[in-house]
Amino acid sequence: MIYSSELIKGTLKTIVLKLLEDNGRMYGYEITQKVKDLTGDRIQITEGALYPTLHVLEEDGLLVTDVEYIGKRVRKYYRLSNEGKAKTNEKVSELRDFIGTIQFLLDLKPQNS
Amino acid sequence: MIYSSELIKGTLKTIVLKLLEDNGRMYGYEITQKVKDLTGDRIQITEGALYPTLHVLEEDGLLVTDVEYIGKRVRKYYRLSNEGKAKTNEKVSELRDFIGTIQFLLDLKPQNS
DNA sequence: CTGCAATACCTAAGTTTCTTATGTATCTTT
DNA sequence: AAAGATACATAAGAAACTTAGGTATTGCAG
Repeated sequence: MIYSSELIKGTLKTIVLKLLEDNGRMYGYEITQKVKDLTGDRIQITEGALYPTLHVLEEDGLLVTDVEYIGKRVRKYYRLSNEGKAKTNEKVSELRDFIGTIQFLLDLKPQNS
Repeated sequence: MIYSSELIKGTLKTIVLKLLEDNGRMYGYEITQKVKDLTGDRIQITEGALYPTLHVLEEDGLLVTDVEYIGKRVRKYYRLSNEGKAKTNEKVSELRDFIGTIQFLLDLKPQNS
């Protein structure tokens, strides 16, 4: 089962930031594969969603890049800036908190009106 | 603290369906207030987001409506159709599952490369 | 040794879905 | 009497995704 894409919306940035926090540095394609692996294929980040997101995070100063060549093939590594590290903590705790709230809503019992 | 709106995206439909499942029938304005109350103001569904969503769910056959008058003021009550009840179960369990996956990602420990 | 799949980057058009702003009207409270 | 709450609704714009491409290199199976 693959989650409907609308669920991923809104969590994509946070997931990317968290992965970079855990792994130090990663390149785009690696991120798509890592998420796929870690979630047993349930979350599949498309490249069309990921690359623009990475570019925005970089523009916002949260990520910095360095390029490496593997043979002739280019690899663009991303890692967190200091600002990005702070933002990651913010976003991760907001998401944790949000999840708690949603679980509360989902666990409510039917009201007998 | 109010959750950034991007987090709500993707969960709005499911939350609305779940509330209707619990409460039998509700009108739009009531839903916005209920969510606000239940979440201690942390999730605020705007009317600009809610009404179009309700209309879409109705068009999709998941909700049925009946109108009541409170004095001269109109109230449009929504409740789940049979199809809507099935869909609600689907969406709720998908969201529960998704939350589990996200929590797993958020709880991963940093990798010492 | 060739062709396909995987690796690796990227962008653009279109769609969905939300935000923001506005409109209308009634009811309640000060 | 005015302001805020209740209650519906829509429309323009923005954001963020999907889908569909494009380019190029590398590895592997037949």
